[in-house]
This record gives sequence, C-alpha cells and structure tokens, in this order.
Amino acid sequence: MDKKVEFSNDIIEIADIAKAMSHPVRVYILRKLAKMNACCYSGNLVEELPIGRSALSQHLKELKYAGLIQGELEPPYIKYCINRENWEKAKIIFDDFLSEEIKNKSEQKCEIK
Amino acid sequence: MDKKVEFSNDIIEIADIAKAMSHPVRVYILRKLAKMNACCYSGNLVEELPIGRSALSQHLKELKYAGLIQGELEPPYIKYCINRENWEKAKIIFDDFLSEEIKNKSEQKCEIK
DNA sequence: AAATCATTTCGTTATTTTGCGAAATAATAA
DNA sequence: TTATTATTTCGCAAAATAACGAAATGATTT
Repeated sequence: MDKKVEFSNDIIEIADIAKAMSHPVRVYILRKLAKMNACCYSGNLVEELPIGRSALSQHLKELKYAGLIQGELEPPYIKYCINRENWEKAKIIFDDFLSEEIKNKSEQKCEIK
Repeated sequence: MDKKVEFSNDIIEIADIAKAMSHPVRVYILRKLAKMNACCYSGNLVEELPIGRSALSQHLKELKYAGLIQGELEPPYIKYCINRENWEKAKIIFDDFLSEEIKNKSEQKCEIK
C-alpha cells in the first residue's frame, strides 16, 4: 500500500557529488585545481598532502569517476584539471538543492495522522 | 622541508557538510524538510523510505550533528525541521567553493619541476 | 635491452558506515 | 500501575572507505 520511494536521479546525483566532496583531501584537491586555469600533476600534489602516492591515486580516481576532474596524459606525467562543465553543473545542482523553498500549501506541513 | 598541509577549518567544514549530504536517504530528508515551512515527524518519514526506524534514527542523528536539521520535542512525537540558519550558511559555503576562480597569476599554473 | 620515472593497481589491514531487530526510554492513556 | 506509542540506543553483521607498501604498467632514456 504505502510504496517506499525509489530515489530519483537528481537525489542520487546530489548524494554522489557530495560523497566525492566528503573527504578533506578531495576538497583540497578540488579547490586547488579550481583556482588554477591550468593543470596540476599528481606528483606535485603528493608533496603537500599527508598521504602517500597510492592513496592519492585513489582519491583522484574517485574525483574522476564523479566527473569533477579529468586527467590528461602528458608523459611521463598526468595532468589533472577541473572538469569545468561538470563543475558548473555541480554548482547549479547544489545551488538549487540548497535554495529549495516552499512550493505550495499542500507541502507546507506534514501532519500527524 | 616540504611541510604537509594541515587542512584548514573551511576545508574540513565543506567535507563534513558534504558527508552529511552523501547518502540518498539524507538528501531525501533534507529536500523534504527544506520544502516545508513546518516540520515533519520521524514516523512520517519511515513510511516513505526503504529503511527501518532505527536506521532512520541514525540518519537523523547525523543530520542533526552536522547542524542541518533540528529536532523539537512534541510528545509523543519529535518534530524535525531544517535548521534555516545553518542551511543558509551551507548554501553560501558551497556557492563559494564551487565558484572558486583563478585569483592571481602565480596560482594559474602548477609547473613541473 | 635495461634502467628510469610517474602513476596506478593489487593485496592487505584498520576503520567507518549502513542496516537490522531487540531492548531501552520517555511520555501519555487506560 | 500497567499498557501503549514514538523514538532512540545497543549489539551485531555486512559492506564500503581509507591508507599502506609492493608490484605492475607505460612511456622515455641510456
């Protein structure tokens, strides 16, 4: 009778992006890359972060998977940049989510049955 | 010589809020509460979510701990609402973070040594 | 072909997260 | 006082996350 909600795509999308941003190392990397027009190398990052190379690689992989950054091969390095398109999209998604307002009377309260 | 960064408070704050938003159930709850001016009861939520009461209670606790919602006793119920002050703060924090732009020339690129 | 360099993957370990059902709380109603 | 109701806490198990060092990969240089 009472159907359990199936989470909509936009809810899952918010949760996924938030998860990608839920670790200080990843926030640090994102902020650093976002501030640069150009790109950055994994090796440059590992020097300033309190983790090893393999752990950093995992974090970069997650950010790439979430679409927030992209890696470009430039042997023997890999250049990482913000994925500006998705970064902009994330901005809109979070702005919408956090600006959610009362839509209509029927949603204004949740009464006790 | 090369000091590892100590994460700044604002980076930790972003990560913490993002973590609170990193699960579909919590996003769903936040969106629902944000859309209502009034409040909601734990019992109303459990009917539409695919988890049990104790799991829901944990999620609510996390959201409360992150400061995004607040619970008000109204026996025998507990009324949950968005914490509007912190919700607004979160909006500003994420907007700033996702709007990060190139600040000056020296930050524009990350060269290979 | 062998050595070198930047990065990733693998295997492991420790910790955290998620969810459950049962028991505990706390308040009201019978 | 004993039930009843709403919610939380507890104890547990399964899964996911985070980090490490060692080994593997891929490209270049010797």
